[in-house]
Amino acid sequence: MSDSKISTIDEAWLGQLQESGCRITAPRRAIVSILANSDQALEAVEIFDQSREDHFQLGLVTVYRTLEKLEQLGLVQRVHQAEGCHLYLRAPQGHEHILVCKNCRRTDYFSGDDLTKLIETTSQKSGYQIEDHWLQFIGLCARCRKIVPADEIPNE
Amino acid sequence: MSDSKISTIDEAWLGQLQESGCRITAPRRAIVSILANSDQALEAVEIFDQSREDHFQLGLVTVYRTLEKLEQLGLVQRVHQAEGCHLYLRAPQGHEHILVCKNCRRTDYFSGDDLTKLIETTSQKSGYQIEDHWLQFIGLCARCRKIVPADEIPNE
DNA sequence: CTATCTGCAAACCGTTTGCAGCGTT
DNA sequence: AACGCTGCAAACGGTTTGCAGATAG
Repeated sequence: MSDSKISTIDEAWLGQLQESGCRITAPRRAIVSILANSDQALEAVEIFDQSREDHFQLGLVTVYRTLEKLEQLGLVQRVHQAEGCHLYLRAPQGHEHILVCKNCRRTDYFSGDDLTKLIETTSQKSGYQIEDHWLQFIGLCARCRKIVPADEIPNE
Repeated sequence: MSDSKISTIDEAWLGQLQESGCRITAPRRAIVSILANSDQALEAVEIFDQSREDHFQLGLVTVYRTLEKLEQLGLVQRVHQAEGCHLYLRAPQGHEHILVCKNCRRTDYFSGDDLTKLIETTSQKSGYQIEDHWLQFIGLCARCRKIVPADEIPNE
C-alpha cells in the first residue's frame, strides 16, 4: 500500500539542503519525504503528526525550522486562503501556478504563461516595477465536486 | 491638505453596513473612513492607531470586529504576502486585481480580463470547478523605485 | 425599549526563541 | 572536534471570546 521507496524529489530536496550548508538528519528526511510527495497542502501540525508516525520523538519546532529552510530554498511555499495562510505546499515550478481544492486541499499545478504579457502591460500603465506575482485558483477538484454540493462543504 | 470632507465611498460602505443589519456608530465611522480612503494596505493596529486620533477611546477589538463585517460584505480584503497576511485593503471591484508596493504598501488596482479564459481552460484541463481566483502583483511603485534600490528596502 | 455595539481583560493558537545536550560531517 | 541540529519549555504577537455596561434605532 504505502510505498517505502524514496522518490527522486526527496533526494533532490535533501541535496539542495545539503548544498546550502544544512545537515541531513532523520527528522528532516521524514519532513521532506512528506512534503515532497504530498498531493495536498498541509498544516505544520499535520506534517508534524504524519512525521511522528515514523519518528515519534519529533518536535513541532523542528517542523517549523525545516519549513523555513525549504521556503528559503524556494522548494516549499504557503497557500493563502480567505480563512488563513497556514498551509504549506511543494512550490510550483517555472511558470506554474497552484490550483487548490477547498474541500480536500488536493493541489494541482497549471501553467498560465499569459501572465508575462499582463505583467508587462500593468507595469507600464502603473509605473510599478513588478517583482513578484501571485496567482492561485480555488475550487473543488473533480472528486469532490461529485460528492459534495458546492455549498455545504465539510472541512476535513 | 488632508481633506475633512466625507467621501462617497464612506457613505456607500456605511449604507451597506446598515442594510445588513448593523448599526452606525462613531467607532465604525472612523474605521470605515480610514479604510475606504486609504491608498495603502494597513495592519489592524495601524487602523487602530489612526482611528484613535479622532476617537481616542477606541479598542483594538472593535477594529477587528468591524473588519470582519466589512470582509463579509466584500468591501475589504486581506493582502497576502510572503511575510504574512496581516494587511487589510479596500477590495478590488469587478475584474480588478491588486498591485502592492512592498516598500510603502501603496496599492493600485489593475484589470486583467484575460483571466476568464485562463480559468476556463484550466477548469477543463484539470476537472476542477474553479470558484475563486486570487491574483496579486507585488513590486515597487513609481515613487519608491526612484528612491530605493530594489535590494535594500527599509520597512516603514 | 431592545438588540446591537463597546471596551476591558483574559484566553487562544500558530509560530518563534533560549537553552543545554546530541548527531552529522 | 566543531558546528549545526534537536526537543523542551516558555515567550510572543496577532486575533478571538466573555462579559457587563453603553447606545443606536
